[in-house]
Amino acid sequence: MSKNLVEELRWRGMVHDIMPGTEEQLLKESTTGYIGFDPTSDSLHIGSLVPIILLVHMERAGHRPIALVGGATGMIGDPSGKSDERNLLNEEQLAHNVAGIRNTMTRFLNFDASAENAPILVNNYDWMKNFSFIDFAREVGKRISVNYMMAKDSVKKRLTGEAGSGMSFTEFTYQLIQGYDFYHLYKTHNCMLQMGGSDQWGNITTGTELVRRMNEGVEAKAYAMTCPLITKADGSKFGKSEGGNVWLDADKTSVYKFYQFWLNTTDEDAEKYIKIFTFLDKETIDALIVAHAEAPHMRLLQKKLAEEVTIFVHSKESLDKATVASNILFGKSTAADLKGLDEQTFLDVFDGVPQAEIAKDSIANGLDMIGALAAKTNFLNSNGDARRALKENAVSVNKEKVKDDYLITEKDLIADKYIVLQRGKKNYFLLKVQE
RNA sequence: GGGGAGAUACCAAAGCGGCCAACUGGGGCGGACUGUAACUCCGCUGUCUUUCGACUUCGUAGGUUCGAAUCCUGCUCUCCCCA
Repeated sequence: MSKNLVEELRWRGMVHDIMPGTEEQLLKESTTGYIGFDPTSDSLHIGSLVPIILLVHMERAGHRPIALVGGATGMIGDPSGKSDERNLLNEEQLAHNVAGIRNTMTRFLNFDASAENAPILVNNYDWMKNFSFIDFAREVGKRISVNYMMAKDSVKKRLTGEAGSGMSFTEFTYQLIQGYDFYHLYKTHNCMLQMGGSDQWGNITTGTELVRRMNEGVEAKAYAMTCPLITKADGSKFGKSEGGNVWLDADKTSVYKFYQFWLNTTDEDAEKYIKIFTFLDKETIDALIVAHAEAPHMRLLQKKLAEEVTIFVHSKESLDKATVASNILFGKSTAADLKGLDEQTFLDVFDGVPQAEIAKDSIANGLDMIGALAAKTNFLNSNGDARRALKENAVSVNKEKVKDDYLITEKDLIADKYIVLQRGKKNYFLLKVQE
């Protein structure tokens, strides 16, 4: 192998736990490895980005990555890291989610490529759906003891202590089913490695164990590697912004917000994230870190991180639009800049900003600010709130600060129908004038 | 089953007959500063009203009083101690 995958992942801080012999195996020959994705939603959010990137690293290092969508395991529910029993998804919802994830996944891995190590996409529902309970119990269940399964953290936590709320038989079987996936892929694709987040270590080792025991008489090899769960320096949960999850699909999280999410990374986290979430090489990153330390206010790390990840997940064109939007919203833009935009660009910039419609009549004689902010639009909670904001000198119309006696008229219209209101720097509202 | 403590705004927590729309802290929002940051400083944080002021709020339903978050009674809920 020309490239040492483990070494590459190690300097990036992406190796949490690794089974002995894994590195040797990866150096010896092109190896097939897989990661499972949970179809709990119809789209992937940035929490799934790390496993996706792991698969891409595999491919780049000359190994064959398999992305497994958990159509079957999703029907059971992974107890790892959950303190309560989960609700089951119905089949229809699950099929919808599997399709959505498959769709997102193809943006990062080319499953139609013809190369020797081209990525493969599988769904464990395909081989689990016709597996009868009795067959499963005899072929798989017999190989693993309950004692072994009970020793897993994900199970122990639920059985003991105050945090535990018990566990159904359904969730207890989860690790066996995921373990069987590994065996199935070993058998059909000679897959010898499973990767995942560190919370998956227990499930993965059940898999490696199962691969060994299912192959009586033959020396079967299966390896495991996990990456650390992504954390933030301030202890809050990674991957959430005020609006909730940050998704990989532009219609769920606009490219602008996606870009902003990365741009707002703290210095400390940026150093860590740029290694994990970009494919820049060590020299480039080290140089960036040095440059950033010299001039932290330039935020070279955050900018590069945001650019790279946005291009990887979306595209160069999307990134350009996001930076244009960012400059308008945060740069020293003026009413003239706003009015210079064509309608489409304007709408892209203000994508996701709260909107309200008002009749054209109401601005004919000038619309007072309280009406624009609260009485007619509900941007702010109450008239008093609007009055307060005005008193605090916090309100802008089309990027220009206004006083409480300002009247909105037709001359404020952008593209003949929009007015941009702001409270403070970050709270934007879009007023749309209806004919 | 017995005994005790409590329920106040987004959260925590004062107030214990009029000076209470309710001390204070946190959070949130805004302003100054700044790197679209951190830190720091300042302001705001029930509704309506330009101000004055009016109205609705202190678990819930009643009552006492000129006047109640504050006193009394019923109810609901929470916590603690003993069985």
